[in-house]
Amino acid sequence: MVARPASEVLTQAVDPASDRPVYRQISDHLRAIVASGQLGEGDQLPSESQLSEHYGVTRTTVQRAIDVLKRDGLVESRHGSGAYVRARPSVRRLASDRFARKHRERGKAAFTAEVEGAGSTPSVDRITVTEQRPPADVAERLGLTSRQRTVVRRRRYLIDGMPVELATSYIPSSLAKGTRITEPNTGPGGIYARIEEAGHRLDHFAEQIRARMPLPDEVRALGLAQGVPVFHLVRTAYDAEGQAVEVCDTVMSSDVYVLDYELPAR
Amino acid sequence: MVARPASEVLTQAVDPASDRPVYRQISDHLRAIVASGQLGEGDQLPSESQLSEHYGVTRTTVQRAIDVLKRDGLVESRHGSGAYVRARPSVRRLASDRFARKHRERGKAAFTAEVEGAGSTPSVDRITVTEQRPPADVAERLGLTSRQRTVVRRRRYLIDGMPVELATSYIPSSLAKGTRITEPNTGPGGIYARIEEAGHRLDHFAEQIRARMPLPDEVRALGLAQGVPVFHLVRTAYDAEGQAVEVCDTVMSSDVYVLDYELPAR
DNA sequence: AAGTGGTCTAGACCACTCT
DNA sequence: GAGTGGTCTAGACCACTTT
Repeated sequence: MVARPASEVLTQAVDPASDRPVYRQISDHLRAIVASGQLGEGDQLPSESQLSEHYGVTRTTVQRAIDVLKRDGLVESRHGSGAYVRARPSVRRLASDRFARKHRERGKAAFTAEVEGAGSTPSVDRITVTEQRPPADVAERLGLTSRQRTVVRRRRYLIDGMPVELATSYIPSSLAKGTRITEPNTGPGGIYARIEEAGHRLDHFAEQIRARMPLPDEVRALGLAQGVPVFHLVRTAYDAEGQAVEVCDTVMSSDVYVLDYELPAR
Repeated sequence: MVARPASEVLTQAVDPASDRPVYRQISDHLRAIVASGQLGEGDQLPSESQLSEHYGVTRTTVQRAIDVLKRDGLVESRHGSGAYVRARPSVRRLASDRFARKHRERGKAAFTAEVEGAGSTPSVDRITVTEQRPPADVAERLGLTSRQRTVVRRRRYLIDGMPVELATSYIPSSLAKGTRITEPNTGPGGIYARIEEAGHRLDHFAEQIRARMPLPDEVRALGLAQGVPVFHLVRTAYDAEGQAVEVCDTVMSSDVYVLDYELPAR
């Protein structure tokens, strides 16, 4: 079943006298084996005992070397089975026109329309709707005082059952009250359609992107492998009067997403 | 000098019988101490021996707990000195109009103009200019066959001496030849000014953003701390005829950068 | 049952920093 | 010189997967 026995890729030796620590030499070597294509996505690495014997070091040192590769997202190990070159899931391109009116008018929320278009099955779970005072940075973006309240909508997005994104939207209560924004199901076109029905014609969005390692909660909620950073994207929606009408705070697996933007040279 | 002795923050104990491994319990506890503000940026953690004694585990287990925090970019340790809550450098906002003509016409390259505007000192080093066949993905973006050559310009950007970004530009040789694009110093306004002088009026840019953990080379070149992912941004410049005229591949420390984009709702 | 990785102990020696 | 983290050994026991 395995075309090339994992043990066969081991060729180099380590130099205990080198400045570079032994576990680094081993991780560098394994990394080179992957980079050269001798081991490809999904292939199993030699076992820790094989590596330990080959390099003449203890299993602890081998584990340290493999930890480096896990930390960098190159390898993942399965308890009782082995360590494998991590296979990247197929990526989802997020176009910068994804909130254009032409898409919204089809009556589907942006996520649903896009994912179905790619032949996959979208779903949303863990929907909660509450009303509360927003965090300070959100209040500032919305131009609210710290006393004014917002409708807070949280949800998790999945593609073919795999969680890919956590999102939290904040809409000023004064705007959301009396609309379906306060209900779990916001109706056709999503909250942006409801905001426009409430008399706020959407004009533009500002997106702010950071990348960082996930918090333990995010690792659990998104089922992230080790060594996978997240995008932290905060989008503010503005109406034609220049008034901020929504802030959406999302955390996305960087494994699954590529963000695309188009900029005019003007 | 230290307002609160590091040892004073230790309150919890570990439960060896728990499902959650001891090193996880310790890292969770330390993480909570930081999140609660009991330890702030730059503060020193209790030493490994103090932690080892307090939790009743070996130093190896304590190190494992601290490794988790380093991996997540929360803590960094200094050999011979101690482990500290990592201080984030001030961020640089990258506006989506940074390549607008109005900026270009001031005669300064985008990076220089922006950083000086923020009161810092920009610099560029490790400039190399070569001519070679581009990687397949770049060739595709530029609409070149695999035989056609490009001028390849590499450089590293620094702010106040701190490296922040590695960039590689690919310009079709047919366009670059006979211009200052082939010289290390491209003259006022940078390569985009030279491209326009060569008769290609810039129309728009497409940017594609990924996030991932850095390669060992990138860690060295950017002086990255553990647990800091990078942005990998590929920008393609198009002229008024819709022809791609340049591809710029950049790797940026996610510690230093926030990417800002503005999208019309259309 | 055999093999795999996950966790932990109890040391050792070293390089580096601080004062 | 005392204290700090960095590396490594040589085990042990366990949970999980595979056949």
